Amino acid sequence: MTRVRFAPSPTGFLHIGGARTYLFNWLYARKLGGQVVLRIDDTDTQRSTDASLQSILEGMKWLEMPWDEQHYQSKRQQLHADAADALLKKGAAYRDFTPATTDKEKASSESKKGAWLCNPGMRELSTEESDRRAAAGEPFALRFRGPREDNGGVAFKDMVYRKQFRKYADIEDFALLRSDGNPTYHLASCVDDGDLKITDILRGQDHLTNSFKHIQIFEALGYDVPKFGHLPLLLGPDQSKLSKRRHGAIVSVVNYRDAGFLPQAFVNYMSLLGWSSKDNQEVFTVDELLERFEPASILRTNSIVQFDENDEAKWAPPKAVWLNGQHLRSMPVEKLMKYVKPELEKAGWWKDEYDGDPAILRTIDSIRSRYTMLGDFQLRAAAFFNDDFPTEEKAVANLDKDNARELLRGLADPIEALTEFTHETIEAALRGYAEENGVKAGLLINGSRAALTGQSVGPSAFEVFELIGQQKTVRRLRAV
RNA sequence: GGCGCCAUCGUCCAGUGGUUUAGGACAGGGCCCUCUCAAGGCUCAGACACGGGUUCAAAUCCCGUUGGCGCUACCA
Repeated sequence: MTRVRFAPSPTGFLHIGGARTYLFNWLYARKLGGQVVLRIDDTDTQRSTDASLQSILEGMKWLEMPWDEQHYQSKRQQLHADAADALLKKGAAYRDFTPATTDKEKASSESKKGAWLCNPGMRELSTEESDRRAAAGEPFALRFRGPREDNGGVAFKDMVYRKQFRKYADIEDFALLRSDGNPTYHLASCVDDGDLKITDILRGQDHLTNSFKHIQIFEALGYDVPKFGHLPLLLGPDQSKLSKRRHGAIVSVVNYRDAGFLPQAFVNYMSLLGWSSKDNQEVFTVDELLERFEPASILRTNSIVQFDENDEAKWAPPKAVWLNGQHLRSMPVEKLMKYVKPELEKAGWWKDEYDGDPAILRTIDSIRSRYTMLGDFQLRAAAFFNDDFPTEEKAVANLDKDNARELLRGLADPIEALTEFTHETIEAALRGYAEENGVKAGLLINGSRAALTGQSVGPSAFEVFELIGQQKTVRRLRAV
């Protein structure tokens, strides 16, 4: 049974990079009929916050790609401690009593001199001395004892990056336990992956070099080594790895939700970053994605998410916006209502009887043809749900053109006289009336759109008449 | 510094030795459609980082250079 996991750490919100990793994991597992595990990697108690956790859960929920199990790493600490113990007893790990270097500058300048492998003297400490110093309460970090006499290395086949190899001489004695006794990411992650029977690990390419260490841990602990697949990184427009710190809230998944993206459009956009269908198709429903997704065609090149931090109105990646329009217009309208309803509620226009009302569905179906974001439903649809709606400048201009107002008031009569109120009868009535008065139909068409919706743009005017209804249409024409 | 990954239009992708005057999508320009605006259709502009090989033939294979990215923490 294929089991994958997504293991975010709650040290910030869920960003596009993480969401894309989750998407690929999800597609991969679902395609194989496997299971998806969500594990919150909260071992870094210093930096983990509840707000981050909520943001992650919220973002994940919005994506509509459900997971099967949820775990918290902080609740599995006994497991990690036992594993550390076992490794120490086996001799696969040793205590390092060197005080921690908190000075980042120093650490990085030291590593600039060459490859750092271990702190001098520590790996050779006798068991007796090590035990004695530990018993005396001296703080220590537990380090993995990498093979040093062996000039071989660790090899694995990456699903994306193919054959990978790293010499033991290039793998340092990484820490398993911090001096405060907490497990590091490496230890906790591997122990949990092993214990949770994770079979396939798809994660960011920034972990590629970690995988060599992890394989060593899996093997030392006697777990089956999972299959690895590393995904190319998502970069910001500045070409640096997408991160909460550098790029801020703009890369947060909930930011896209709040901007009026449809989850399936957002998912579609993410799927196109580092993967593509062989036939160049770009617009996919989630089902189609599930059908077409092929781990073998995951790219190895990093891709840039084209957002614009300097443009408050148009910050979102243009292609994501375009995709949203595509999904907004092509999704079954009944399904779309799930997302439109909250918009109408926020605007204060929603009524309970709207639920399943075919007239409402028709209205939404019509007006969505001009919308791209969900927010458009509350920003631009007032006239369809309320008698009180603003009239924009360009619409006023249409009404003020020639003697449009007067003519529109007169148009109310033939409209009112219609016994059948359809696109065809309305059009005939309007065009006939225009001819009678010796004006171009366009004057009345644009004028009535302005009168009925307060807007100069939108669906076909005759369709608007129908949607608004005969009574209201007459009323609005007379009030112009 | 060391180790590794990557390198096709502004961006996202196609392309796995000849079918390529390098294809599609987004964004941009133009035209058409048209009652407006979208959508849609057509169209223009726009790229194989560089240098060496290998080969009858290279965007495609090899080497080097350059560039970008990542890792190099008792962060994940």
